[in-house]
Amino acid sequence: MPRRRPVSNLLALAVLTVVTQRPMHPYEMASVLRARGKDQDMPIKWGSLYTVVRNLEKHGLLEAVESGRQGARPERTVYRVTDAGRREADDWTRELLAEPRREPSAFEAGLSVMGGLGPDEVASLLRRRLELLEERIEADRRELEAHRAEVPRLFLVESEYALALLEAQAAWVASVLAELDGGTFPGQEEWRTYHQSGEMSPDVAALAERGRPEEGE
Amino acid sequence: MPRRRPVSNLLALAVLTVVTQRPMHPYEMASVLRARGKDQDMPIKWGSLYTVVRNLEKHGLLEAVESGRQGARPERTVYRVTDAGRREADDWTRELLAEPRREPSAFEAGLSVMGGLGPDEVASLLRRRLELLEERIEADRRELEAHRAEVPRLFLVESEYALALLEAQAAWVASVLAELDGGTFPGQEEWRTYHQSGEMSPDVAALAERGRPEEGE
DNA sequence: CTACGTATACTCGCAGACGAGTAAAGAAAC
DNA sequence: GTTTCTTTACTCGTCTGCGAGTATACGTAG
Repeated sequence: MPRRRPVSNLLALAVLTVVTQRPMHPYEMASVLRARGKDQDMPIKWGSLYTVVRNLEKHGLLEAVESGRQGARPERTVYRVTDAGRREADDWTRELLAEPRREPSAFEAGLSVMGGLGPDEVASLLRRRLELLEERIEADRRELEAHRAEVPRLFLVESEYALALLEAQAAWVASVLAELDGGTFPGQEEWRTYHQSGEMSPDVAALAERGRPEEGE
Repeated sequence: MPRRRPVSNLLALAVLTVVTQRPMHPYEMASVLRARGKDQDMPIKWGSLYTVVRNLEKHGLLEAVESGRQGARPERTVYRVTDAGRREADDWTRELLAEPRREPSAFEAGLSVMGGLGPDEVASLLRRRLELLEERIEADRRELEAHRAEVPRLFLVESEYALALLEAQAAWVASVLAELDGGTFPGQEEWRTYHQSGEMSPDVAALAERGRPEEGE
């Protein structure tokens, strides 16, 4: 069970891991994280950085070590990770690795409401998606190969995973697209009919209603 | 480019599509959406429902039609979708289907910080994940087959996609796990060494630093 | 008929997210 | 040497997310 984290924003985990290597002030954390491309691996919004750091401090996961100005520089606070902070980071990492979580993507949301459009339009949208996916896969693959020479595998694993999932997505989209194009998608004609005659008819809606009844959750 | 939505919460899209079928009051929207299992396809928090509906109304995507009490019931407001609302929903759906978006999962975040743990612990965490994934895949597959008889394909497509991605994830985890177990993961020994001797050494950190340099974005 | 559970239908308040803005210092151009 | 640009380093205010709480009606077991 995903225990409530004192600071739930994933940016906090990134901060903890980076500040574990050496004490830093917030802006430096941001630079290092950006240099490592961590903002590709997590949904990081830099506007949240200072809030997150402050909350980490409030919960005793970070502590300020050297606050004050050097030369004429604006004041800045250097933070160090505490023992509790290190424990939190490790525990959080364990949870993220071991426990699969259902996190529906935006695409899934799109699929679940695609009935509102007609089958032909959906096909053309998916075709577009497939093109874009293939471009990105190609680019990512190149980039990954380029890095493989210089960077230890350990730091490429997330990119490999992301790439594998993109490929799976592309394969799936291609397969549905083939059904739509070939006219072998079950119920495709009814779908088209109902869509052309104004919005979804109530009886079809009623079918959807029973989409997912009681789950043994 | 993902245009700014007047109400960006995906719950708003769900509300728009459901209220397109017939006017409803908010609690009914929730019931219908829940009955259709839409909360599985999107990250829906019911606490946000009334806020979202209010915002949709504010932006002219919904309008109140019948407010007032029936019998001794508490007052409730029935909403109808406007033309703008219908357009917004269609446009949003198109965007979600056609434009792939990078949305890093929590697992990706976990992978990107797994260096903080040792290779042996990571292996055992991944083993655990794989077990859980396989259970869930089995359960989802069963459920999907059960529904296939009663429910049109159109309404199962998101579940099929989710299942396909789970399978891809399981396959990937299994492959990395095999490398770790077989000791063929490149750099595994260095990783172990560095991890045992306290935290990551600066030179390894420096390597990570160059993880993802300038991207031609 | 009355007590209690359960479904209905919301309200509220606070924490957090994050875009946009700010301001100083150093580099660079002229 | 002064204008301008970029980088460093944050602050602020708003909006929204959402968990927890509330209140009423309806069913039903005793």
